[in-house]
Order: sequence, then C-alpha cells, then structure tokens
Amino acid sequence: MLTNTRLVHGQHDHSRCIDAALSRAEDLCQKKNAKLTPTRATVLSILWQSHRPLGAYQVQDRLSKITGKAIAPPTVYRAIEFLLRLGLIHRLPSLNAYIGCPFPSSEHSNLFMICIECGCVAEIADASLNTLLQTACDKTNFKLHSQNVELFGVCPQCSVPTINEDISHV
Amino acid sequence: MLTNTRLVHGQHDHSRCIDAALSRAEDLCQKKNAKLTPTRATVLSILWQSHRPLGAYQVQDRLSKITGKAIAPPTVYRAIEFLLRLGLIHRLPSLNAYIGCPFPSSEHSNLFMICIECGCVAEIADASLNTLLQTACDKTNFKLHSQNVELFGVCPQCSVPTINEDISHV
DNA sequence: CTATTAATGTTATATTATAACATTACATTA
DNA sequence: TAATGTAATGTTATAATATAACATTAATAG
Repeated sequence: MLTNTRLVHGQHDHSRCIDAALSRAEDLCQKKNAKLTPTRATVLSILWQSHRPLGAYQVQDRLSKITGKAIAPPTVYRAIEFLLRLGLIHRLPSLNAYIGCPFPSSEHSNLFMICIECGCVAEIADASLNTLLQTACDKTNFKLHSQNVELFGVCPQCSVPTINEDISHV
Repeated sequence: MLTNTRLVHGQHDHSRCIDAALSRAEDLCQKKNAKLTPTRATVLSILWQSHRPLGAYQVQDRLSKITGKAIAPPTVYRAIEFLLRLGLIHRLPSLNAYIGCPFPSSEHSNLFMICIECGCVAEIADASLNTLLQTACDKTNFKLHSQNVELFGVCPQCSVPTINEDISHV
C-alpha cells in the first residue's frame, strides 16, 4: 500500500515534500516532453505548501502575491489543467479543491483520506482495493475507466486529545 | 451486494422505480417525522425521472414547468438539502449533480458507477468493500465517518455495439 | 527570418451555490 | 379563537467556481 499518510499525519520537514514534488515534476515533464513553465511550477509549489488542498481562487491569490501582478482565473485554471493532465495534482470534487499528488508516476487508486477537522488530505494507492473495485465492476459488466474515492473522517493527529490544538503538521 | 444495476443498465418499467421511490420517501418521512411537502415530493420525483443525475438548475427548470411558476434557486437547493439529509438522494460531487437513492434506509457505501457514455448512474452497497476501506483507514488510524466512491466507466448497455444507439434504458 | 504552434493575457460570462431577510402556512396552547 | 412560535417558502442579491472567446506574446522548427 503506497501512501503519504505518515508525512501528512505527522511532524516532518515539509520543505523536503515540496522539493521532492518539484523534482518529480521536472522529471516527469522531461519524460513526457511537457514544459514546466514558471507559472505551472509556481502553481505546483503553491499546491504543495501544505497537505491541505486549495481552491482555484486561493491559488490565484497566492500566485498573484508571489508574482506581484494580477492573475486572472484562466491562468490558474490552465496551470491546474496542465498539472492534472500529467497527474501531478488531483482534484477533490467534493471540495472543489486541488492537491499535489505524492506519487504521480505510479498507477494508483485516487483514494483520499480527508480530515474533517484540520483539512489535511492523505492519498493511498492500494492494489487490493483496486482489485475489489474492479471485481465489483466486472460482476455487473461495467468497464471501469477511472475513479475517485474520497474518505471523510478524522486524522490520527486530530483524534488525539490535545491541549493546544496543534495542527502544524498539515 | 445491494445494487440497482439490473434496473439502471437494462430495460424496465421505470414508472415502478418512481412509484417505489416516492413510497419509500413517504414511509421514511413518516418514520422520521419529516414533512414531504409538495415541493420536496416533486423534486424527488424529478430526480427519479431517469437513472441519470440532474444539476440543481435542471431541477429548477423542470420544477418551474411542472408548477407553472418561476422557481428561485434557494427553493430547489432547500428541497435538495432536505432530501439529502434524509438520505433519499445523493450528490455526485464530480458532476455537481443529484440522483435518487435506490435504498435510502440501508447502510451503504455511497458507491456509484457512472457511465461516461450515456450518463446513467447505478449505486452499489457492498459490505466487503466497506470492510476493506475501513481496514485501510484503521491501518493509518484514520477514523472514517463517510465516503464518496465514484467509478467512471462504460455501462453494459453502452459497451454493446448497437446499430441505433439505444439509451432508452436510462 | 519567418511560419507555426504553444503559452499566456484579457475580457466577459456561464454555472453552481448560498446569504439575508420577508412572508406565509401550520401547529400549539393560552 | 387569538396569540405565539416554528417550519417552510418566497424574494433579492450575490458569492464561489469555472470556462468561452479572442488577442498577444514566446518558443520552436524549418
């Protein structure tokens, strides 16, 4: 089971997450002959600032602040579309929000664990789950193409009773 | 495995689906002491006109035509909210659309098979799947509250090569 | 260098959803 | 029955998310 649960749900040096994500993105773009332009790279890094997803207009705000100039929605949505196509980010439909993908080049199940307390999102790629979903589809002759699995609940950090509501891990 | 796959993916007397849904709704409202007002009942029946989900503004159009008067968005969203709360309908976040629930009173997995050809949506309640999801969450100490599982693919009707593109089953 | 394509900028607008407040319907009970 | 409270609906305005359409600029290939 491939997952970034440990990082998302625990204290860690997050700058390494960001660096790794950008480096993976560069590799993938090289491989696929796609251009990771400044705008696209910045949007990706914005989506990696934390393990919480951001809405397009939150990205817009940050992008605008970083570049120091006004950014129109299409700019953001184009970058998002590009990153989605390459599998570098995911859209979480139930949140209208976007988040960096921790393992963009591996086959995975688009399974997200969304904390309803702190908003952090961990991703899981689980073969046995995929198999089971595939089996359910086979039974009814449904040809599975893609999927979106959103699990809502409380992450380990948030379910520990704390004095000071520390959510710095996300 | 509880499912309405057979109905959704095959020819059937759809008026019976509608009648059954409304009858279930009446029972549930009685039990829960909730009022199935004309507006709410009409919205429910609109969402049961086919096995394809409808957007809120599509519901608005139809409700407006049925009642012969202008309907404002809040009216529709309130009815939808009521029906969602009772579990009589579901929201499909990836489609911004709503669909009647075929088994509102049973525990189920909110698992949807969405046909990318004809748009029909079948729902499945599968204990083994729920167990597996629960297990995955347990492994990472994530306390699961609710879920949304959307499977995209091609339904059996649409994957049969046909001469006349018959999608009357949905 | 120039033609072509890809990327970005710009303006406007579509689509989905909700806030805030007014009014009406309905039930309870004084 | 009148007064009261609550639930439901009506109404207006607007927030939040997303895209269409067209203009401009940058990058790349021939």
